[in-house]
Amino acid sequence: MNLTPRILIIEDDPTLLRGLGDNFRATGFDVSTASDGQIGLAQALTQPPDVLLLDIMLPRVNGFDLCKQVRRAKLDFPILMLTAKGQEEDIVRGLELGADDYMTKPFGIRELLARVKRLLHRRAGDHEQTVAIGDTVFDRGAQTLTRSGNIVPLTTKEYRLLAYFVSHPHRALTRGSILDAVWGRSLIVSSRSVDRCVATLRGKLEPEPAVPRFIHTIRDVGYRFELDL
Amino acid sequence: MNLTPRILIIEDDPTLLRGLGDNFRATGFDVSTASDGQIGLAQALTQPPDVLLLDIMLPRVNGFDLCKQVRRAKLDFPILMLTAKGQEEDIVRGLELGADDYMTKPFGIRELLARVKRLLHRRAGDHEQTVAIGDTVFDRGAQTLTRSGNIVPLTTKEYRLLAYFVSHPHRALTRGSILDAVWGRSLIVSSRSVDRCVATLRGKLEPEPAVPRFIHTIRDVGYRFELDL
DNA sequence: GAGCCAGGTAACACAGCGGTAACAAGGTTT
DNA sequence: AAACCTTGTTACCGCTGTGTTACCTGGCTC
Repeated sequence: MNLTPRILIIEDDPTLLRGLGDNFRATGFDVSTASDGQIGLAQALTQPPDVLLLDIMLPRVNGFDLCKQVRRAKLDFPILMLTAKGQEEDIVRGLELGADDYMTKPFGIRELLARVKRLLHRRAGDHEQTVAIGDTVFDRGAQTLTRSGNIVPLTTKEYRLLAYFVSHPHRALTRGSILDAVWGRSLIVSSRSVDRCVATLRGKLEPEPAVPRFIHTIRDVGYRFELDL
Repeated sequence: MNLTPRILIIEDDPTLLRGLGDNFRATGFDVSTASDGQIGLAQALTQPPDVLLLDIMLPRVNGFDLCKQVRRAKLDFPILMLTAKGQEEDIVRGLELGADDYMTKPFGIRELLARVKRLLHRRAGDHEQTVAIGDTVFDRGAQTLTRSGNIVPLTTKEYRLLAYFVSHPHRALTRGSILDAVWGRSLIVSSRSVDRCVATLRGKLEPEPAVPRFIHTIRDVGYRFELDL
């Protein structure tokens, strides 16, 4: 991770925006802000931050559209959405459009900071040859999993799926984005195939596949991969 | 690898020869040169270098014959051939005669240096004369496998294939990279030939070829060599 | 509590990968 | 010249990886 991660905060309530900015600056972030969807979108596209904090209710361009546009531009920094209380369908919709996590207002600043930092933990082992997942080792070069000495080979699909998970930890990953990343957009494959592949991968990775520790499912959306525990 | 690798350059154009020599010397090579095929051959045989840079068009003994003689003398330092532009059949012929790589004139000195270093790196782990694979011993010098007393000779291709496996254990090796390393960058060989050679090698190496212990196949990708078990 | 729906998963189907034997083409040895 | 060795190619076929379908389960809504 960079020494000073860049965060872009798009929020139209000036009081909240100031408070958030101060807090993140104090924590060592390089903070950019926007109080308007259109300006915020331009900033996000031209100077992609390391993480984006995004309100949904915004003037001119709302958070959903902004999110969609960012993802369409193939930018994959993590996005944390701020939703009003009780708008559960907003959460699902936001995650579907490419957000990675959410917080419902009102929220505690400490928890928000924790979540943002967790999202930044991504890419930990992106170029490492080998990644530790619990007590098993994922070896990219060998295309295998190793737990307590014995080697479990991964099929190509399982390998690519896990590689995608590993490079996007702690994030909500939709079936669509998984299909894009692992299967490639070219082939028309049912999204149930993702579930199928996740099942076999769980069988090899999870100590207790019925109670997943690493690959969590998010109903109506997709999956989330957690590393440390 | 040696601290100062020795390179022998055989090239009849004096300007080019001087330029090459200067460049390799500046990069830390111990450089010998010859501008004549017969003299060059004598040098290559009596003082084998770590790598040979070889022009094809040469007085008295041409590059092809020189290459052939070197290999017939069981010398296996890497040979990089310099061919005139557009002589595709020269390339094929050279690789068949035992060259490892080629460059077509005119070429960039940087790329040439990179390729020579790659060739040297290939031989990097080849210093141990003998390697234990399970309960069989791979003897590089004798080019044999020995298990429980009886000696099995390896053909040249099998030898180079196993040498490549041994120096890249626990890694997923694609057919492409295997072709590069073992066959040279010959474009005329089908990747199925790799499978064929793996099969014969398994027959000699694996105690039970049907259930490979050392050479594992990775579907859609290639092979993975495991040493200890 | 009944009904609904998303996801786990077992069963099945099949394309195509890879093992393997047979063949071909040089090259080398006797 | 003939026999042999090495090595690349081809063809056949079994098997595995993968996608789909179907059924089941568990949690949610009303």
